Amino acid sequence: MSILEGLNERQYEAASHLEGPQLIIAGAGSGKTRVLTHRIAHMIKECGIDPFNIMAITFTNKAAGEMRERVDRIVGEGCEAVWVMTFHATCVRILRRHIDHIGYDNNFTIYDSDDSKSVMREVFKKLNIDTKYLKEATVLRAISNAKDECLGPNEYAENYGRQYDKREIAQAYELYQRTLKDNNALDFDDLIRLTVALFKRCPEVLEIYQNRFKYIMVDEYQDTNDAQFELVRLLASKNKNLCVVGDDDQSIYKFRGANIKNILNFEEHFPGAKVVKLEQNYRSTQNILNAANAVIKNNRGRKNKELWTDREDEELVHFNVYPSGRDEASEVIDQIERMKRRGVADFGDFAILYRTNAQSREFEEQLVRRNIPYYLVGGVNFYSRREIKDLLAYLKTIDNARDDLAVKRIINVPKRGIGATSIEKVSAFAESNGMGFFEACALAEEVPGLNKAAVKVSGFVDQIAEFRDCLVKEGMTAALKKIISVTGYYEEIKNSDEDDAEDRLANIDEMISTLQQFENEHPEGNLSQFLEEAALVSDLDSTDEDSSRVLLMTIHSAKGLEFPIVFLCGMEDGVFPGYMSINSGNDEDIEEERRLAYVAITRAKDILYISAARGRMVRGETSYNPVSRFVREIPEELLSEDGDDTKGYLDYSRSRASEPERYSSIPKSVDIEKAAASGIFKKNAMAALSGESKRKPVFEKKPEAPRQPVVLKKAGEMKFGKPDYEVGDRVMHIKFGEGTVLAIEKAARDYQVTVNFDMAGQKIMYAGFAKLQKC
DNA sequence: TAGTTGGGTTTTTTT
DNA sequence: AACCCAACTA
Repeated sequence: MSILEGLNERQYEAASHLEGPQLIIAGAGSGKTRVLTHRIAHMIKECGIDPFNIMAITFTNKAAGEMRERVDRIVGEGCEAVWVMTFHATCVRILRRHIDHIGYDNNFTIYDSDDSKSVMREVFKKLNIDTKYLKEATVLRAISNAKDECLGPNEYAENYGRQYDKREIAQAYELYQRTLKDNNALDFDDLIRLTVALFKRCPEVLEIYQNRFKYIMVDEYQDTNDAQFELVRLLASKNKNLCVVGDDDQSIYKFRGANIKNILNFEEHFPGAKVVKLEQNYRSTQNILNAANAVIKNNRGRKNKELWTDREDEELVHFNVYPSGRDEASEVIDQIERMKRRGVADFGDFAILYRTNAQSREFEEQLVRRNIPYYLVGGVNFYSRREIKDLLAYLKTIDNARDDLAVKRIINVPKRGIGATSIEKVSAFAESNGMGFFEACALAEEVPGLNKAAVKVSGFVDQIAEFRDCLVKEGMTAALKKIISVTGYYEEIKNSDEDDAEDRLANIDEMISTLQQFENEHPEGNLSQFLEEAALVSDLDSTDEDSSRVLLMTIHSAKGLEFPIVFLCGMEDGVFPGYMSINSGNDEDIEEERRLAYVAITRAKDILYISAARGRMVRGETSYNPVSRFVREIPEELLSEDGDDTKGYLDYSRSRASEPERYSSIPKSVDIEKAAASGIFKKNAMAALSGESKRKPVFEKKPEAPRQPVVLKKAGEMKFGKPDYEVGDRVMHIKFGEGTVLAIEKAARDYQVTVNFDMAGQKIMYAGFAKLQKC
């Protein structure tokens, strides 16, 4: 058994067990990809299993690519037939063959979230929904959640349609879905949901895949949602050779539908499952692991697990508190520069992690100022940038003009003098004649009321024809170049005064080379294939993470990665855990954040720096928050402080947190005089306000500070008066019904009211917003 | 039709 | 603070 030789005992156990359901609980850094790839290689090379019968499903293209590459390397020839793909790519592949069984056309298009939003905007218009009352994003989120649970419009209406504000959502869902259907389009969630629907409605199709995929593996199983679970369950239900790998402690995607119960209840879903735990960590020092273990053990809903390592290196976890977010950023970068200068590490060894994208700014500013190379992960994906989406829309239109959305996107880009009213007229004409939008454009002369605009529309149609001609005669890249030059797209950006014009031009060049590369690699390929690939790929394979740059990213995007030196920043209650999760009053939300903290800590291989700021600008207001509870959960003997009074502040945060108290979403306001009088603010806040805060901690000894997080704001801006009810009163809410007022607290611009509703439970709301009626 | 201004909102991300 | 959207004005 040579392939499995290098594995440790547990890993070996997991990789060699092939028949029947298996759950591999793989702690952070425990070598799960290694187990998966070696398991596949072992099956093919040593057990004579046909690669044709194996399937491995991942969440990201990156993970799929990595796994494919590693399997290729171990197995060599003969493993091409293995399906190693993302959930979405797998489903597209299946649907392209069989979706006609459930009434779609096999050459459906895939809408990304941008497209979905445009559709929803139209839906809102048609249904006359006031965006002040209900937002597109809210409805889209609701629909996405419904789809994650495999609920179609009808089921949704049945389940929720009678609830107060769900009726409109149900209607919007219905129309949204019909619009997609009319455009022969699927959104990302449909890809999964409709594959499940297909399998359920056509057992003969399901059987094809059950017979083919006798061995199924799923990576990052803790991230699966209900629809994905159902998909996997159906596929595996015949042969039952399902091997899932995951870590319940790293489940951090609840907000996008991941259901942690899928992994927690695996043994009930698949009776007789073998469970293997991988707890040996090959990444971090024991101190870092101890810190991670100490934090995560505060979660209740989890499989017990403790990471350990052979490593001896015993540097403590650094923890520092700085006066402001800006100080935090500059100190962190100082530290990076120092270590680089001393030759301890290269820029590429550092990663700066934070909870929210907004926190990247201060770090970026510092890095730019000091000329340190960095790479900011996140932001806008390549294929969702405006200029790229425009060009893709052109390509879609010349490929087949069936995607109305794409045509509408570019009909006036660059400006051709075709405005919203003209588009509306063409649209109405198309609808009443049962034709596509582009077909209607071609008949511009016959569209009533277009008048002068008809010439412009025809001009656009002619241009598209010209591009099509070029596509046929000279190929895809040539056509793209022609689009860019003939429409004057390049010039328009160049002459614009936007300050990211240069970036956008560079993106266009990048797009040209991407298409050129595709053409080189797929001489037989066509535009449709390229567009499909683009639809399922969010970003270009990032240029191999240029190994000499400091990396900046959210903790979410750091999942699955590791770095020699990690700075975990913004560790304050209200920031991380975020105020949303603190306020929801739902323990599960805090547990999710705690898992996020666990992910963050376990990214560090050698050195971990944790930091917090006493005060920080959040959405234009300075808020003062205590040190994150997650830091307080780390035993002090694991921490070392570099600054003067970090420990004092930590103790102080601890003492303050020992009283049961809730932090408000917008920290409570205090008038500036009172704040100044209470000591902490005097120096701290004044310094922060004047932008001259010193990097040394402000207090020498035990600080005296307000009992609660506090925001400094321009004094005297109370928007709403005190409500007419008091603690203990019975009140009525339009949605939640009757309840008892538990607390009323003064907040930044309003009063914050905690109410225990008879039906809906405890909620926190703003008095001015909730309009509670005393009863 | 197109550019400007003001008001309201604000986690996390993949496909 | 920054961004997006809608309404307003030239």
